[in-house]
Amino acid sequence: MANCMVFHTQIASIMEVLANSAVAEICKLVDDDYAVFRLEITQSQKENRTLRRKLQLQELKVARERAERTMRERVLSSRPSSVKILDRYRGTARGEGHLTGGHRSFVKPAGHSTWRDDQPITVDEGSGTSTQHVIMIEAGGPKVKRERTEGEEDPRHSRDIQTGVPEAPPLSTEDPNTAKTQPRTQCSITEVSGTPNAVLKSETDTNTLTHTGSDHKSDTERLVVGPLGCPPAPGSEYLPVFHQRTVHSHGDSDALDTGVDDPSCSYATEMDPGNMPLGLETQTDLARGDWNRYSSSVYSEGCLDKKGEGLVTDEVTVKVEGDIPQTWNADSHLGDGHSQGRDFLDYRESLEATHVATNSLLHMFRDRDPVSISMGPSDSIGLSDQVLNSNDRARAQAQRGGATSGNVKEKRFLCMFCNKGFSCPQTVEVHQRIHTGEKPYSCTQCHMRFAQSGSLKRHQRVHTGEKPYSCPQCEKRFSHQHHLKTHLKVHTGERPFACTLCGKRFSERSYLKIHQQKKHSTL
DNA sequence: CTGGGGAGGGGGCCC
DNA sequence: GGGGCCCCCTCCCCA
Repeated sequence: MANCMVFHTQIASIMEVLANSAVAEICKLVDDDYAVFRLEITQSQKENRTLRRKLQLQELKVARERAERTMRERVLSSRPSSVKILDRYRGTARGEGHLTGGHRSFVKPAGHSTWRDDQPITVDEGSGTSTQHVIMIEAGGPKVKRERTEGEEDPRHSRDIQTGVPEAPPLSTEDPNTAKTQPRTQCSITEVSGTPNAVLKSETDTNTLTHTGSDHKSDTERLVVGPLGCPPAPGSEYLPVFHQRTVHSHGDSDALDTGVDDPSCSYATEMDPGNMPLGLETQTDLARGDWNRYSSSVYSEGCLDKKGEGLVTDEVTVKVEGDIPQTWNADSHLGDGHSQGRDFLDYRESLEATHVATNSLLHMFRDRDPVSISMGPSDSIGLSDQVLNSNDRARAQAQRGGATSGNVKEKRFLCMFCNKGFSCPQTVEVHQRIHTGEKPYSCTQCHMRFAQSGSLKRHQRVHTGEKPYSCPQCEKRFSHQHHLKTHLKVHTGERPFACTLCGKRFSERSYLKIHQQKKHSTL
C-alpha cells in the first residue's frame, strides 16, 4: 500500500513536471507568436495611420485647392489685362530648350484669347529654338486642362507665404482663404515621405520648423555643417533621405523645378511622364525638412527657388523674384562647379530626367503596392532600360543589404525609393540619383552625364586617352583598373568562374552568364 | 557564313 | 575621390 502511495506520488510529481514543462513550452510558443503578431499589428496600425493621414491630406489638399482657385480667380479678375511673360521664365525655357514635345504649363488670364489651347509655340532662346507643346490653362475659367498646373503655380504663393519673405507681400494677407493653405508644408511632407516611419518623422520635423525669413543658407551649406561631412544621425530612427536637387543643381534642372515649391503636387500628378518630374522634384525638396533636423535651420530658399518656376503672371511673384537674396543664387548654382561648362540645353537629359523620374516613382509605387499600380502605355514609353536595370539592381541590393535587413554597420539613412540604408546622408543622396535619374556631372567633350563625379572622371579618359593602368606582363594599358585585373587573367590563365552545368570555366562572370544563357537557357 | 568565346571598352554603383 | 566590382556592349578570332 505504501509502495502504491509512493508510486502515485512519483507519478503525480512526474506529471506535474511534465505539465509544467508543457505549460512553459506553450507559453514560450505563445509569447513568440504573440511577439510576432504584435509586431505585425503594430506595422498594420502604422500603415493604417499613414493611409488615414494621406486621406486626410488629400481632403485637405482638395479643399485647399478649391480655396486657392477661388482666390486666384479673384486675383486674376482684378488684375489688369496686360499680362506679360516675364523674362525670368527664360531660365526654365532654356532648360527645356531642346525638349520638343515637352509640356509646359502656362497660365493666361481668364478670357485671354491670344493663345489657343495646346498651341505649339517657339521659344527662342538665342542658342536655338524649340517647339514646345504648351498647355494653356484658362485661369479661373472652366477650361482647366491640367488641374495639377494650379498646384504648380500655387506653391509659389503658398511658399512665399511660408517663407515670410518680407518683400513679397503674400496674397494671403489679402485673402483670408489663403490662410488655409498654411499648414500645407506639414501635409505635403507627410504625403511624400514614402514610409510610415518617414511619415511620422517628417511631420514631426515640420512642426519644428521655424523659418526666420532670413535664412537663405543653402542646403548644400547645411549639409557640410556636420562633422566629417556626415551630419549626426539624430535619434535612433531611420531617416529617409531625400534627394537634394540644389546640391548639384544645374540649369537644366529648371525644367523640372516647375512646381517644386509645392509639395502638394506630389499626388496631383498621375502617371503622366510630363508631370512626374514635378512630383519628384517636389519630393526632393521636401527633404529639406529632414535636413533641417541636422542644421537646425529651415528650408526657405526652395520656395523661391531657382530661376524660373513657370510663366509668371503674378505680380506677387514678380516681387519675390526681385528679392531673391544673393546667397540664393549661390545655392541654385552650387553644383555648377561640377558642370564644367556643360550644355544646359541638353535635350537628352531633360528627357532622361523626365522618364527616369517617372520610372522612379513607378518603382516606388510598384514596390509599395504591386497590385494597385498598373503601368500604362505612357508610363513605359521612353523608359531607359538601363535605368530600369539600375533600379532593379538597386532594389535587389536593397533587399540583399538594405538597412532593414540589419547591417553590421549602422545604416540609418534610408533611400526614400528603395529603402536601402546608408551610413551617411551624402551617400544616400548619391544613391538616390539612381532613382531620380539626376546626373549632375556632365562631360565637356560629349553629352555624357554621370551621377557620380568619379564616373565622369573615369569617362574623360575616353577623350584624353589616358590609360593609367598598365599590364606588367605585356605593356598593355587600360583606362579601367578592373580591366587590367581582368586582363591579367589572360597571362595567369585564371578562370575562376565555372559553369555548374557543364563545368566549363571562364575568366569573367559575365562570360559565364552569357554562356549559361546561350547553352543552358532552357534550364 | 555562323555561333561561341576571348578580349577590351565603357558605364553603374557601392564601399 | 578613389578603389573595386558588376554588367553590358562591341570587336575579333576560330572552329
